[in-house]
Amino acid sequence: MKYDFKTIEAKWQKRWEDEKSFRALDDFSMPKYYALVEFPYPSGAGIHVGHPRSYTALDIVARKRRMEGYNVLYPMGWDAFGLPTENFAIKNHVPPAEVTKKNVARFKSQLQMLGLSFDWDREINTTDPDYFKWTQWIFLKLFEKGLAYKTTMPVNWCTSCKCVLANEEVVNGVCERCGSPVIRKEKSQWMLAITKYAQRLIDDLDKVDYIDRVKVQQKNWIGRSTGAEVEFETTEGDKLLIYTTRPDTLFGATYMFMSPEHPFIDKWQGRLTNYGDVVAYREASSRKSDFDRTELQKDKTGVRLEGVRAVNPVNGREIPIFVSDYVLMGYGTGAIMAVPAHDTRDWEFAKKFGCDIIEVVKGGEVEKEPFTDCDTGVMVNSGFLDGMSVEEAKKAIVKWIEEKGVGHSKVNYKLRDWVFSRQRYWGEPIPLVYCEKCGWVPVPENELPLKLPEVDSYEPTENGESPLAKCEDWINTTCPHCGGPARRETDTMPQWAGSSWYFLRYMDPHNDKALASPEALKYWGQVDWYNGGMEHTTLHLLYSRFWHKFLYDIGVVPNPEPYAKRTSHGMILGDNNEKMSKSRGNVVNPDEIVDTYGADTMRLYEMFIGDFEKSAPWKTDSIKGCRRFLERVCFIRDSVKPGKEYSKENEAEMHRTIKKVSEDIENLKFNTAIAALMSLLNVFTDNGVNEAEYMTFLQLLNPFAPHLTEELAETMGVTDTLVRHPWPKYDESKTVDNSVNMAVQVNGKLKSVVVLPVDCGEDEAKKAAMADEKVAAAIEGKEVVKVIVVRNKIINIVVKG
RNA sequence: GCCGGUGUGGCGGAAUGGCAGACGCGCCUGACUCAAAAUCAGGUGGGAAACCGUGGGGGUUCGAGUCCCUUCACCGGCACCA
Repeated sequence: MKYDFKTIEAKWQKRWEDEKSFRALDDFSMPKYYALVEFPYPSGAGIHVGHPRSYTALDIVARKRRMEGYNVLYPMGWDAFGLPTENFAIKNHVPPAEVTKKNVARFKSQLQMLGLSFDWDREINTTDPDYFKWTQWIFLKLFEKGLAYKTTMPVNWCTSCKCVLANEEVVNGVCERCGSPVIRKEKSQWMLAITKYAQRLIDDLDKVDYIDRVKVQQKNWIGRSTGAEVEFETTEGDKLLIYTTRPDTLFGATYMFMSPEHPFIDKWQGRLTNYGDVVAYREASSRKSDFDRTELQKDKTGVRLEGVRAVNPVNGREIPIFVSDYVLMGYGTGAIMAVPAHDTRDWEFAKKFGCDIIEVVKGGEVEKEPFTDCDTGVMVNSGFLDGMSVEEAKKAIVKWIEEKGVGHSKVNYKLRDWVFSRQRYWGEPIPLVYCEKCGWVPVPENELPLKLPEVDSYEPTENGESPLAKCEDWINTTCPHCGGPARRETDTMPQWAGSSWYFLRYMDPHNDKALASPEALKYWGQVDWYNGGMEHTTLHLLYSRFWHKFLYDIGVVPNPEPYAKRTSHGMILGDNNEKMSKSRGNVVNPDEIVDTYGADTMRLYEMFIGDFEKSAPWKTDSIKGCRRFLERVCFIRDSVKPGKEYSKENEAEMHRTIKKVSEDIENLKFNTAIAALMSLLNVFTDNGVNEAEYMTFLQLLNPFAPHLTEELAETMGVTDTLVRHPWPKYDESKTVDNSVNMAVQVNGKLKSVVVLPVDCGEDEAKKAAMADEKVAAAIEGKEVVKVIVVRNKIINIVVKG
């Protein structure tokens, strides 16, 4: 049969659509399976060959699960709020909603051309008011529970987007999206208290099956550390609270640091003889961007406070206090003790400013260099701690400070609360109004969704306000509480809002009473398998776990964790091994690939390109191999022989391949699953193939190349689709042949191969090995010390002399 | 600096401690063709061979790409986090 992929693909895509083959059923008595891929941001550029890697992988899983009898939910939607659309709208003077509509249509047709088995009846769009009504509803719940609050603080400000950024959106001091420098700016912002969930976000990683690197990255990001807070008296009488992870080294603290923003500095203004210097230093450091701060990390700067000193609580020693901008006001208490003997930064600073260095853990030469790798050392110069191990000293000192009332043990996290407002138009309006009398008041639930007003200009304002700030008609409203005049919040939510709960909406996408019905939430439960990019690990993935835990706490969802299993795919690179980008000129257009080779070939190549979890360069030349394979699958159709059972010569290979393909799909080894199918086809070419074998082969290949296999199955007399035909089964006992090639080694080096009956005895194997010509030559004149026989694998003859 | 990961033919990549290089690309030879492409058949780590080969050096083992130590290179995450 000739392979006319265009006709075949159009025919089956239409049939699947007409028959709604991939619809998730509302039959809650069936076993369910929820497979999920990250929904895309519909950009103007259309899809990229990277998108189908993830989509095809879980499409294969979803298709296999349907054949295994599950009610499968495999949905798709659009994460459509965001800056690129807004920027396009500004530049071309078109409403963002229109741009979004166009981009979505393009994306959808591109995904449909790949034959992905999404349930399009459940398509969602985060910019749809019927959708973001519920995003706003969740925000109001967060507000109601005190987890959304407005505060003025220094925030990350992207100089190009003219917008604040969350910590997670700042990468190496620049904007994650546009690469422009990020500066600190004092602004009043809505915040979400994700830090309240820090410990649970760490602990519950034990309850889920995520690939390790995801767990590690999330733990790194949350950054839990344990230590103690300790109060140091000062000569001013104020108690200076510090945080340390090494309370055991308290006797070695010979000076202290405060952050330039520490409130005590102004409080001590009258006593500081060099107050002017200190203020000048503070101003200089506030002008530094985050990028500058990290760039300058080698050269520690600081100013000594003249006129106030601190007292080390363990020994009453008076020690100097410095101000330095490497101490962050936002972490710990904004003040630290310096133990120069055992910390590199403190040591360098002590040398520069002439502070004392006192060794408190034995083992290094602290005058020459800091001794930091000292977890296994013994305490010295530390009064009652002397002679203890570091571990013992930590416990003893914490007990001591707690008894004395000068401190307590303390856990800290690097995770910051989530800056949740954006000075942008194309996002969900924050549904709150400000009333002079009542303060911040939520928009009543029955007034949701709070829609975006139509405006003439989407430009952000120079003074850092949202474009909505210009919409006086929209802003001015009445207070839902007292009925007096009030003004709406003009900032919008960040891009990450809509994606923080979208997987719940798929469960019941048209519900207008709730974000989803309790029955649907209970039935679909957790996402069984979620695949997506590593770049979302500390953004979307973390945020959505947080929202989900909150929804669990208020009784909306029945599970504390949204995703039971998380995997991640590698990036597809250009054929020069660099990231695909327009400027590098190495972008591959999926439309052209599908047009030239067909969707099935495209899908197959996406999966065959390499290890799914690693990045791989796209080689358009290599696609031919996948195309040829499908042509040969077609070609061999005409020589299929009758036969309702597997033939003797192919039986073992059939069972082995079913096993291999079944297992490889579960383990993200799509490349080797395809290789196994290619090998089986090679066996068919050599041995011939019968109906039973060919049908099993089509069934196994179907999740990878659904259009062609449907077409060929039809020629075999199948009248329905393969979508719910049972997945082939294998019999472990039939995966072995009755004879086996055993390698024969002499002293671990391969000399020959002998053919023996499967499971043959040791003596027989030894005899056969010794009888082999090449083996005999290799051991001639030597003493055989012993012979190791590994059943069905190898015979190793150990000789001496 | 701390924490992960990866190094295998010309290329993408396979190998529960047991025949290294499956499968595919590319390449070579042959068939078909006036010829080329496509297709089909065969071959393809290096070496004439003995043998040598999984970044380098040690080790454990009858046997190491795989385990341990050490070292180099590249990639990723975190990072004045006290």
